[in-house]
Amino acid sequence: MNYAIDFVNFLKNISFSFTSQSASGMKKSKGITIYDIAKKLNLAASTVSRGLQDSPEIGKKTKKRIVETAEKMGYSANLTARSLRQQQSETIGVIVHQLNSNFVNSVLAGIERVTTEAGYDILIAHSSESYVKEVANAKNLFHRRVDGVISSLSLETMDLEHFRAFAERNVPVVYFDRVEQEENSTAVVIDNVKCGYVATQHLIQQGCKRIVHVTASLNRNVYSQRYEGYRKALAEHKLEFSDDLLIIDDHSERAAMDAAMKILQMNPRPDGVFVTSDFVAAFCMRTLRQHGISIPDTIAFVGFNNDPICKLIEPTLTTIDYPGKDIGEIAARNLISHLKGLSNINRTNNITVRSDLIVRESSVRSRDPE
Amino acid sequence: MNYAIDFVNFLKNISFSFTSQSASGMKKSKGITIYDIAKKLNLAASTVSRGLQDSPEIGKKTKKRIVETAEKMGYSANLTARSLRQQQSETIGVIVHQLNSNFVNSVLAGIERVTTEAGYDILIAHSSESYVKEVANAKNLFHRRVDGVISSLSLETMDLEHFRAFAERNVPVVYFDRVEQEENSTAVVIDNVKCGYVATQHLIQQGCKRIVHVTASLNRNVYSQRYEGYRKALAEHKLEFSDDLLIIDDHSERAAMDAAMKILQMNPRPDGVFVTSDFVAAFCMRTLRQHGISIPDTIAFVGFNNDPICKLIEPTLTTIDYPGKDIGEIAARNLISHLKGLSNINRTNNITVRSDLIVRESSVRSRDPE
DNA sequence: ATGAAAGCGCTAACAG
DNA sequence: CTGTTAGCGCTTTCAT
Repeated sequence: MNYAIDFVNFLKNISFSFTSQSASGMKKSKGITIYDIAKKLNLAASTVSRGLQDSPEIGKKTKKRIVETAEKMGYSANLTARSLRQQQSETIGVIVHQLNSNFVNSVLAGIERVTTEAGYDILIAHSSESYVKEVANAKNLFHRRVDGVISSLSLETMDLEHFRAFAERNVPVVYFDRVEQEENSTAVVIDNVKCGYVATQHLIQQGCKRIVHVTASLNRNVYSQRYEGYRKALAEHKLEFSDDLLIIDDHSERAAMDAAMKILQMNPRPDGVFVTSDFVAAFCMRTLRQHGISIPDTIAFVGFNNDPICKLIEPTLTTIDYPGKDIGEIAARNLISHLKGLSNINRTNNITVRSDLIVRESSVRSRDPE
Repeated sequence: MNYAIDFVNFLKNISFSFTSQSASGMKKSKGITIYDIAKKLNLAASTVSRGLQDSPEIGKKTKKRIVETAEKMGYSANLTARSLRQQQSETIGVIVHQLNSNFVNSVLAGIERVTTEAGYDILIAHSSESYVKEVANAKNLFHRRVDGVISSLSLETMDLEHFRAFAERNVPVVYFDRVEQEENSTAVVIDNVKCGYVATQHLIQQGCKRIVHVTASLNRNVYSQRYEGYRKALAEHKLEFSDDLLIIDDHSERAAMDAAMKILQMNPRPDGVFVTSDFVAAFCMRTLRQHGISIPDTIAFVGFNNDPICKLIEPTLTTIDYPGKDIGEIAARNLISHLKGLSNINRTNNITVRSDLIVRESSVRSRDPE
């Protein structure tokens, strides 16, 4: 019968009882407002409002009466009204390309840690890799008057037009991971070119001469940059590239199987594969092994993301690790310090976060000594 | 320079240009309201409002002028104001115990499909298995005046007090999967007792005599019910149960390792394990195999959830499958049809969705013929 | 220390 | 078909 509510940030754990009401078939019941409290206490609404916010203008005793009465009456602040009045929502919107990813979840955790501490709520939306949905999400967050936005772009997204409205209203936007290079955008990213380079170089060092690259749309920065690194490593080590070595598809299970079949049919057969997704790498490896390919000895593999599955599959998967939680925290911290006027995000451009190659069984060849 | 916006649901893809503004260091700029449009057109605000909503009361020509001017001026509806006025937000809140799970993501996808179609937005919050965060999330959704709630409970949640406020205001709540049995709650679930029974029975049929159960807190319905099914199967097949066979921990990687070590040290050694999480099963199996245990022949395994990893690990994992997307759709559909007054959720109690045992390598024993 | 009054942007009842 | 008016619940000058 009790419900704790934080109608005042700093008054914690005030609990009170609701008057019970019949709950079936009824219209939404009215709800207690500060006016109800004011009336009961013979005060003005403004006084109640101040009291609830612990304004120093209000006397201790009055304040106490207000808070107690609010409890007793089951008052609950109406954030909608407050947002409208204050012209800000204390909410930041987060648009991600998908939810079902370990990386994205780490980022979300990081964002949440920072925003919660700063007293902001977050509003999560996901585009499921669809541009149309991303645009819809952006509109919606805009209509809801979020104070700031953190976003990673869908696979299909090619421009930032749908974020322009935020800029026009001086609502700050910070991008992470999946970004578009634009002059005035702030982004938290990893060095994808370097990652692609390091992954490929590692395979080369393991003796691979013919390295396939399995990835998703090169329209998306992360993939084009990793591809660039891959090409750079090949070039520097005088290995030939041909278009046959590049397999582009979405990152679905089916795509992984298809890639495996393509690899099987290649002639000459490749001896290394760099995949920009651990999941795809895992499905691909599995299919190849079912066809008698030995990994890493016949074909070595490197994935991307350091998903937990890397340690679960056989052989364990070499991959690129990068810190989702840190990325989320950095993005959120920058956004909030801008909102609080402590710094100006428009002067920051890209923030690059560390990333590491993690070597596991899938790429370490027993034969082929250095 | 163009930004598509849907200030009217049915008028799609109106694009217009914003007047450019200096974006650095400025306060949030004012933003166009219907009054600005009204003034420019020498109309009343109400007329503009109606025009924007395609009200049949407004003349075609006027409507056109309104819409075009709105475009030109860069008008964007203020949902906060609309919500306040209409006393409803056209938003439904979703609280889940975690985001990083295939099951939860399927549910979210299902919810989204239905809500989007019905013109509702969703607001996603997650508790990270923490009761305190779940309470905070509930409060927040309440303060934001969501029209309805869909929730699965955290591992720590033992009561529904924090949802009582919704009931008091006749805001409908539908639970799924992780629920508490309460009189007036509506829930979409699977038959966890049956699942536990079927999983255990399968192991017994494969010749297992000493079956360990690895699970999480039995305070949570899903785990206590699966445990109940497990016990029932043992009892019906005259297999002895002892407390040593029950391993309770969180579903972390560490917990999985610990469980494996416990199993290794058991004497006599068990010959079957039923785990209520595919991930834990996978980590556990991996550890056991590293210690020379052969699966399924020495120890057979059954997991729970039918996560994609089931097919990626070796041996592939036998598990219980249940349809997340359907669960999400059913929950959302019930909620919305209640909101629209088409049905009354208070008369529905539990909706049980199908679930199936999927047999893979981890439990099928070559020897030990029937 | 408290109150009166205005207004955030929108919609809807009522009038014409 | 269009305008007037009021009010959703809250905060915030400006008085007192």
